[in-house]
Amino acid sequence: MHDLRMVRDQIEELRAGMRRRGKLEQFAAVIDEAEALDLQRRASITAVEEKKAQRNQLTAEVGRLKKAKQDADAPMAAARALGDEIAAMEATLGPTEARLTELMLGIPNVTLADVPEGDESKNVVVRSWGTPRAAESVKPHWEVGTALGLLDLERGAKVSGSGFVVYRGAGARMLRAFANAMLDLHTGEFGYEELWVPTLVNRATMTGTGQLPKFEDDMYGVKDDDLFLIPTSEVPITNLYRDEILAEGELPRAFTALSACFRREAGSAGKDTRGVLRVHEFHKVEMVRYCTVEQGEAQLELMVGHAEAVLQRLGLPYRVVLLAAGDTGFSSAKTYDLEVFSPGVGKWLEVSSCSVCTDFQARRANIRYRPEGGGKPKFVCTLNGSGLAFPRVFAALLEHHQQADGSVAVPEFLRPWVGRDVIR
RNA sequence: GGACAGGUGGCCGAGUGGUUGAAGGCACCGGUCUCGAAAACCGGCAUACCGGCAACGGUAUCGUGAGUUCGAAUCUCACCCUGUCCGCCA
Repeated sequence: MHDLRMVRDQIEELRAGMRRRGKLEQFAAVIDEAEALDLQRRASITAVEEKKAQRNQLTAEVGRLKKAKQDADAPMAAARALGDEIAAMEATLGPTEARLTELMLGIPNVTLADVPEGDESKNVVVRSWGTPRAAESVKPHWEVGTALGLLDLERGAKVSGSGFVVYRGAGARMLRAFANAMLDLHTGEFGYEELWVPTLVNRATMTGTGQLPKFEDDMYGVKDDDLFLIPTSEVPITNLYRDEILAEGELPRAFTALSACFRREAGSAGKDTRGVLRVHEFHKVEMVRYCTVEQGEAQLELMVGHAEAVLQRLGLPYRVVLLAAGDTGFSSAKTYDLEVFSPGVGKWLEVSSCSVCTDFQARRANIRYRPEGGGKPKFVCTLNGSGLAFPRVFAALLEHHQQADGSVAVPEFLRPWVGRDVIR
């Protein structure tokens, strides 16, 4: 969520931000309405608070008189009348504030200066690593995976539905290896604190990171309990310190966790649906960082490096893509996607998306820090990134490390947990 | 799921209708003292919003929401959470 002051003092900047996302048309009316409501709200507040101050004086007077055992009927009647006026004024203020909040919660973050304007066609490849393998002679992952008994797509569909996968044997073991290898790397070498978090979270948590109220249809939920299955562990991790004030000395903080992720993928039917490329439930190791807004961009570069390290150790060629404003997520101010080349599909697959959200999420979730040397609390800057998403890494691995006889070489990085050099 | 008990500031902890944003203590910050430190003493120390260039003034906040009242941390109701015991279950 943006600061209301944005609507007040930097409204052109806000409009420009929407324009860069290609969404000015969509949000022009919203911004105008917010601006008007803010004025209206402030006028009402001033008026109501004036009445309240008057009533408080009368009330104090009543107290004094009663204590002195004197007649207090007159101020009591006056206070009662004021109370009715206040109630009437608040009856209109309430809906105004509710509507204003609703509008503000629906406006996406403004991207940083170096984010290209426009839609995804303006995305920029900033660097790449490794050499993509030629597509010839490589079988797609669903063929190799099924042939080697690592994947059971049919039974996944039987048990749960399309978009749900059963991994088995060495395939299941490979996913466990991903978890161990990635978490050990992030905690052991990059200083992340490992967490194990709930996958079912409440409405306030989903609102804190920006999934709600706008994207309720994209999520699985448990209606009876008003709980939601997380689309990423960014959600519980970023909300860990909701409504808290940290010390500046504690920043930056870095967390990593393995979790299941659930996505309806509504509206993306037919896209990348072969094999495990787009599924409703998958696992992922996530990285989340808290820092000051000033540290945000540098922390993003650092975190992208951590995700890249995983790909390098897996020996998978990848490229780093700076997303254009229009392709940048709702809460994000700048996002790098890491894409691995899949020779079987002949496409680059997004295996990580690393974002800096400035204080956008922190303002929603009310996560602050006390500046060194005192002063008013400030909102933290939150970052999140996958490090990495399992299914697509699995797919890329089966294809990229595929050998002529159909077997798959296991990268050194995973061998301690897979327990062998080759899966055949 | 059932029965009790309880939720007050960073922490502990008073407070059961009238200057209580809230005693006291701890922690923390500044100062005095000291060669330095500790101790002692003095002072400071919540957050958000509204108005104001500012100084400052106002409003709200004692789990959350509603209600009673001229007035609620204190009374009523609902919900949430925590603890203990019982039942059930991985």
